[in-house]
Amino acid sequence: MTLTIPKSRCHCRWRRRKEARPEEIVEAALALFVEKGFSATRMAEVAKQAGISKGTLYLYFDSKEKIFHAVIQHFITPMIDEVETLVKNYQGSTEALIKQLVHGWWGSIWNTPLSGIPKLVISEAGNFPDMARFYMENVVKRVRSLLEQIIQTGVQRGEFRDVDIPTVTRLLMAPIIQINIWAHSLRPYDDPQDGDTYINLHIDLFLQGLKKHGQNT
Amino acid sequence: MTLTIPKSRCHCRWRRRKEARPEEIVEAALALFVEKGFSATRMAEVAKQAGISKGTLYLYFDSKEKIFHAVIQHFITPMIDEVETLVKNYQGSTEALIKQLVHGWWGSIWNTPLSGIPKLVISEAGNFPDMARFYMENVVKRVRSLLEQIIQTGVQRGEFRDVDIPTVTRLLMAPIIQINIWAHSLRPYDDPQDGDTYINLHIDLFLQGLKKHGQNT
DNA sequence: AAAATAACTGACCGGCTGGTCATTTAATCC
DNA sequence: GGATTAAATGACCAGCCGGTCAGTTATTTT
Repeated sequence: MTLTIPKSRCHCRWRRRKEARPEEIVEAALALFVEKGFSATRMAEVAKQAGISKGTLYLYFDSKEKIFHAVIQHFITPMIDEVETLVKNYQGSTEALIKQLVHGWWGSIWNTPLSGIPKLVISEAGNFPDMARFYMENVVKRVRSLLEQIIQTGVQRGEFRDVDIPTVTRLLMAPIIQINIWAHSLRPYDDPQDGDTYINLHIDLFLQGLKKHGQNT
Repeated sequence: MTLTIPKSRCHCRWRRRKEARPEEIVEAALALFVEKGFSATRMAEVAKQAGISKGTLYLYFDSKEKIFHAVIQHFITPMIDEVETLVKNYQGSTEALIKQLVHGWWGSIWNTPLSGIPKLVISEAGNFPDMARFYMENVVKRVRSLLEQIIQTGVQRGEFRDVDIPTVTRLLMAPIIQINIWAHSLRPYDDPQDGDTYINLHIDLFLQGLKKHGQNT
């Protein structure tokens, strides 16, 4: 009957695609985890979204939690690697670097499912300590360390006031994390609010508060 | 054998205490919801913590979700009522009012289970829309409205720069909410950080950034 | 082309948990 | 102090879900 069916229009019920599966699974999981949260996401749904059966899921990942772990690792780690090299090679004022970093990060996260990860991690941290530890070590502390170095430099150069570096770093990050968390939790019930306005005013206020008095750029 | 047993040392297996139950249940639920999250908290645990059986729980609340709702209503609403009257009667500089409000709120939330409520609400908002709406209307918007009025006044008096009021209000709240969320999610895996230092620096930076240039108090 | 391999499937299972209700027991009434 | 009321109990149930595995099918090997 059917001779020489092209592979792309195969009538098979399914095809073997060992290499492509893990990434497809991880992408499906991210979308669903962000949409419904970790606990509320059913493995059957992840399978369906990834275009496979539930059994196949377990050929590639031992458990739901392992998928969660893989999601973080797959999407976040490469981004941070990238930012680290950017900072290493940067030439210019501290203020400009902070602006560039925040805007760059913002541009590649906001309006993507990745913006849902902070809320996801925070919501599930209590029930999945391994995941929390991994995120803390591989995301939070690396980002924080970068920002601390930058602000430290700014203080040494006399651009900034001599404040407590770890604390001020957290204060730089807090509103940025916060709006992402908000976007994936209470925003549907809130008045609309423009993200760019928020971020720009945050950087403005933050730098204005941090810079030495009377200094303008 | 045992005649005239004092009520306080009654040998009964249990006692009828219709009036006291709801509050005890709501308090037990708050503690557990904050510790483990809503989904991960078992009704049997809530009952045990409240010193009753699971069946009794359902004499006082129709469902788990209703308890959640009652928790918010019971603990948060009275606090906001209080703050509203405080603000209404306030005489003094805008800056001092903001400081007093933040510190007051901080003092009565931080180091209590109430600090866990924001994380709780955010985590469960997606799965419990009614709860999210209730929290938004009865907590977030009321608090925000108060702060907007205050900052508005500061701008009109010439104390503050002429910034976008709704946005700057969110920026005032964000780090405060954020540290509470953090405390109940990733803090166990993070380096220790003093809350007072954080809040004080936030207010300092925020007001410094918001005040008109060259103005000192 | 048939035998061997391994990717894939989906019905099934065990354990768990929100919610129920027939029964028990404290408190009240007469 | 016996009858009545209603607060409280806890064994039980229905249904859901993460995870399994015996069997199926696409692909490769010989």
